[in-house]
Amino acid sequence: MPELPEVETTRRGIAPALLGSRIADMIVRERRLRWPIAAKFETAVRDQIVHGVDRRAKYLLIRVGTGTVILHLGMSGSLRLVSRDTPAKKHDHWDLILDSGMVLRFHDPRRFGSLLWTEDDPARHPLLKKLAPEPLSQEFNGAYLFKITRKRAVAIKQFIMNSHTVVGVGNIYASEALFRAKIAPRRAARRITQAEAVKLANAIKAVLKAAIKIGGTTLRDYVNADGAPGYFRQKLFVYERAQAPCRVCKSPVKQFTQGQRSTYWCSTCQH
DNA sequence: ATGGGCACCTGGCTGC
DNA sequence: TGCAGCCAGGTGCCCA
Repeated sequence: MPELPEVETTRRGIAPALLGSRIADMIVRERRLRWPIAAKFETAVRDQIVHGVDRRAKYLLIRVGTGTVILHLGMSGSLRLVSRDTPAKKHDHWDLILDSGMVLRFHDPRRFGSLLWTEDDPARHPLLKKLAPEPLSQEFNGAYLFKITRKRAVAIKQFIMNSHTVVGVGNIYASEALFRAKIAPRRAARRITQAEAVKLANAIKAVLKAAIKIGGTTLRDYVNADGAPGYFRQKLFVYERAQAPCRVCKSPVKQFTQGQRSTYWCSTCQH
């Protein structure tokens, strides 16, 4: 479900309610997420004060006095802030109950999400330590992208979705960024020119920023912390628009499969 | 190291 | 109505 803009929208939505609050209790209804929720989790977070709500790639980091909650929304996960008396629905797997009376509730039908606890620096956690730069950082730029694409035979779309290249570019925004940069998704990464690397890095930044600005993309069931959808769907050039006329040149948008994921592109605009 | 494919899971939609 | 088949925003892991 969520890509970086949706995760960031969620982070911004939950941070004000969490920061400075005390976690009064935690309720786990289903421990079987991507990795089982540790038995000690409830004890570890109980009575802790939240002093940070951060994001690294698509992981949300909730920092408390004794450690950090590392959570991932997977494909179908979402977080909502609800009042304490809101009944839990199907697939509402856990609640963090704040002493304010608010509840941070995790909903995830497919259970690809995860909830992990670390007492170490989260940046050193095995799942985080090898991640590439953040797409919106200065470290990620055309020169960097050009350099790491040399000698790489994989298709550029799969390359930009690889978390060793850059983090946070999922299936929607990979197609959208390539459209904006006018690069065909099947091009070998090593065939991208220096100028194209600059255009692509900038396109990735631009599309993610634009999506964050209006709350991300809602395709099926994504909602932010208040339960509202994101509006970036109306701004998509190619994603889920197979057969529809390209918004630039009117020729039909094409679809094919790369690495078991659907790719959308315009063969007239992209080369 | 690199690239490719599979696995994890539920639900919604399509077509017979 | 039922059911099979396919598809869906992610990513870690295993294999060649």
